[in-house]
Amino acid sequence: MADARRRSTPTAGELAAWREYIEASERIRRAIAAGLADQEGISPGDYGVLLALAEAPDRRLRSSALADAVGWERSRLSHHLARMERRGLIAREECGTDSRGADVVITAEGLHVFRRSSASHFALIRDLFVDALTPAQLDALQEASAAIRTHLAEQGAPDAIAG
Amino acid sequence: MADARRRSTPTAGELAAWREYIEASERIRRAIAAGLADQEGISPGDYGVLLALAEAPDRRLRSSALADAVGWERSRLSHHLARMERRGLIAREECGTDSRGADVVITAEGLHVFRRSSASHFALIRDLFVDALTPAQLDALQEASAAIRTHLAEQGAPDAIAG
DNA sequence: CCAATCCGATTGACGCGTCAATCATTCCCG
DNA sequence: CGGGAATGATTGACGCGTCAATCGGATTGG
Repeated sequence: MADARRRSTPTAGELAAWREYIEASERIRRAIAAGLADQEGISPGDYGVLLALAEAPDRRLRSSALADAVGWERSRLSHHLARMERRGLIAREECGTDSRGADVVITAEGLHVFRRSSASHFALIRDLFVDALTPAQLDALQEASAAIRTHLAEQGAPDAIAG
Repeated sequence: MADARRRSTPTAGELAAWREYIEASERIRRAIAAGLADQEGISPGDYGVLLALAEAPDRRLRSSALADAVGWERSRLSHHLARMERRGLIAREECGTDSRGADVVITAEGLHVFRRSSASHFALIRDLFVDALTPAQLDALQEASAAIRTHLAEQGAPDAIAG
């Protein structure tokens, strides 16, 4: 891959940091998801889609624009939209200019759910994430996360730049 | 707790930190999983199970002990073991002392896969995670992650203490 | 000894995510 | 025009994760 040949394996400390990091991130992800499911009956993915649509001009987006907005692969979005459509949160409508794909629109119900959910969403982030950290830790976390994303975009997947 | 402002919604900066954090963690998780799948044909979950079994006395564990070791729910482990058994990585054997459940053992094939995978696993962690960060960032990340875990254990799920 | 119960573990249903394959429409070149 | 290739999007298969229900052996109280 890179220039280097075989380099050293991570130290015990580095491995411990990795484990702590990945463990914490999965736990908080699950906790937020569980809280959102419990309080509002939606998943973080649902929330992201509703947010993107609610903020879009005319509250409608082409599938691919929506995929870019939430940073997902097409097929993932397609599956997710199918589930959300089944629940009445979004709908697909013919698009005048190019009938290869449909516009995705948020329903009245979807908009209602989105507005109701925002408070829960914010409260969960505050209670489980922000309140867990000092301001300095929060900054450090953001900085390190940005470094990881940049590094992944350079090293790993060129498409991972998202947004 | 006395601070009333703590009840307000997260600030824009706090939200941005959250988004950066969760985005980075999901991306790196996927990248590691993809690399491991690509190079060794296993998932991080497979690796964790194989590791726990390889390190266990006699290379065997009761299901519940294994669940504790990897920090998973029972049913998740049960499903995962079914898939791993199908692939010949582990096997279930009768347990002498209590035949309600079986011992989980690692097969020769599983042990082989585990040993082969370790190098890839370490290299991926080094390339995608450790190399992305300065030593100070790594430390800060570990510390913040630990704070999140502690906080979740206190606030969220009392059972989340895991391992 | 036998029922009630507890406990270890599995199962089924269903949502979620990825990959590869597929459709349908539009674009483009002859 | 007509017949590909490119593009927008969906589908199917399958692994993964959670919840609720269940199963069967172990315990225990009468």
